[in-house]
Amino acid sequence: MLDIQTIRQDPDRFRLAMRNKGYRDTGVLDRAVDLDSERKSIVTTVQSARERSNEVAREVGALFKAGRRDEAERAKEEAARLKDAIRVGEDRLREVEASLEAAMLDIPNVAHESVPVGASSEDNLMAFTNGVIPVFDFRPLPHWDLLERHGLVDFGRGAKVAGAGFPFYVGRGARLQRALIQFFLDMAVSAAGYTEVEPPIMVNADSARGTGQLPDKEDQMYEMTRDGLYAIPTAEVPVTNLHRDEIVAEADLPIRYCAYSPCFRREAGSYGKDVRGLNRLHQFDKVELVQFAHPDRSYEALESLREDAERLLQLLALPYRRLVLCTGDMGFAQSKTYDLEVWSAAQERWLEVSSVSNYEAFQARRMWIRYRPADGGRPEFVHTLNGSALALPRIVAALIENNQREDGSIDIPEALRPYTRFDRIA
RNA sequence: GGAGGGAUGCCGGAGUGGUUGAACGGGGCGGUCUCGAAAACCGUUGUACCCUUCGCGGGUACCGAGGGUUCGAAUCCCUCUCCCUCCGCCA
Repeated sequence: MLDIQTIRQDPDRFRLAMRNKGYRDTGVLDRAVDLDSERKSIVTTVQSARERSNEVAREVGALFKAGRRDEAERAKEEAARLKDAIRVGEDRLREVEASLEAAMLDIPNVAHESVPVGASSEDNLMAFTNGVIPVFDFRPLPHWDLLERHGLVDFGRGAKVAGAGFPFYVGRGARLQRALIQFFLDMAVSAAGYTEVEPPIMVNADSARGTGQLPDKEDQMYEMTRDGLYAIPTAEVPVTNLHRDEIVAEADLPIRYCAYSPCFRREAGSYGKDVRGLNRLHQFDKVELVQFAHPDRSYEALESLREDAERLLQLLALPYRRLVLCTGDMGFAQSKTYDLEVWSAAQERWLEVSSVSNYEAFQARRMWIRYRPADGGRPEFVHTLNGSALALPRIVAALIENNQREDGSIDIPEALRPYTRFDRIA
């Protein structure tokens, strides 16, 4: 959510920002500005009625005490009239505020000035490439063939038990998952100093709204209607909401958490696209990094978070590239997003394994997460950031495709061996 | 699932219808004192929104959430949420 005060001062700037993000219809901006001024005029009216009403109530009390019953009764009549006026005003105010809120929730975040303006993924900025793309003197197998050959993942039984996109990881496949999770968490905690949390994997509607899943991406979440809960699509949701409705001390910033969680995504509308093997699942594992940063230092935090994620790819010796998403390809709530993509040797394409974003105050304003300035001034909104470090399935896909040998065996990267306790899968 | 007890400011904790944004204590901040510190003493200490000649200022709301009673509610009534205790069930 953006600040209506700021929008009112310069609507054109926000109109342009919306268009850059690919929204043709910017009418919601004008609606918000109109509703805001209507809201203010109603508030003014209602408040002065209440002020008078408070006066009258005191008068009535005094008159009764003084035994002047007739005058008191007359004053009560005025009180009744005021009460009606207040009620009418409040009803109207409630409607206007609800409409304003709805409008504000529909306005996307503004992209940072360093973000390239563009219409689609074609216009993303390729910022950095690292590592060497492996060359084979045999035809490398796609990961789904390798997984099957070694019995690492059972897609068929997963489909029977839950549905397509809910695999069983088996034996060394399961062990590899656990090793990666442990490795990622250890790096975040020991090397980078994040505080580890294990979050709820279901959240209520307030939390889903706080990070921007609602109302924008409702179709992508599994919903437990009976209990009003949503299965989390990422640990970002519960972990960012951890400080919802709180005021933290400035000295505590940046606050940094890492969390492992399974993630659940309906992937509605993406059937038939990239669905083979581990490319796209309904349930997958991920370690997420979340930061709450001082507004003046959130872009430093973004770079450090990005580096924390990239370091893992380097340690796993996976060739990867870094993109700066253009305005048209980035999400509704983000100000700036880096995507990290690893090379998949058999599929011969780049797979997104991490998305690192600064949301500035967009989420914080929805969640009322503020900090108290050290000088004791009024509370200000923090900036929130998050990034995957990392999403497992595509890491596993790239890892086994890139590290396969002609005999079908798979080498485990050095850094991971202390966790897997095996060097290769043969 | 059943029975009972709670929810007040940064914290503890008063307050059962009329200037109570809220006693008292603690903490924090500022000051006096001190070479410095402690102690003591004095002062101060929430958030949001509206109006403003933007300067100080004025106002409204908020005592878990929402509704109701009343001229007037932290205080009475209803609903909900959360927490605690006991019983049941259970990983």
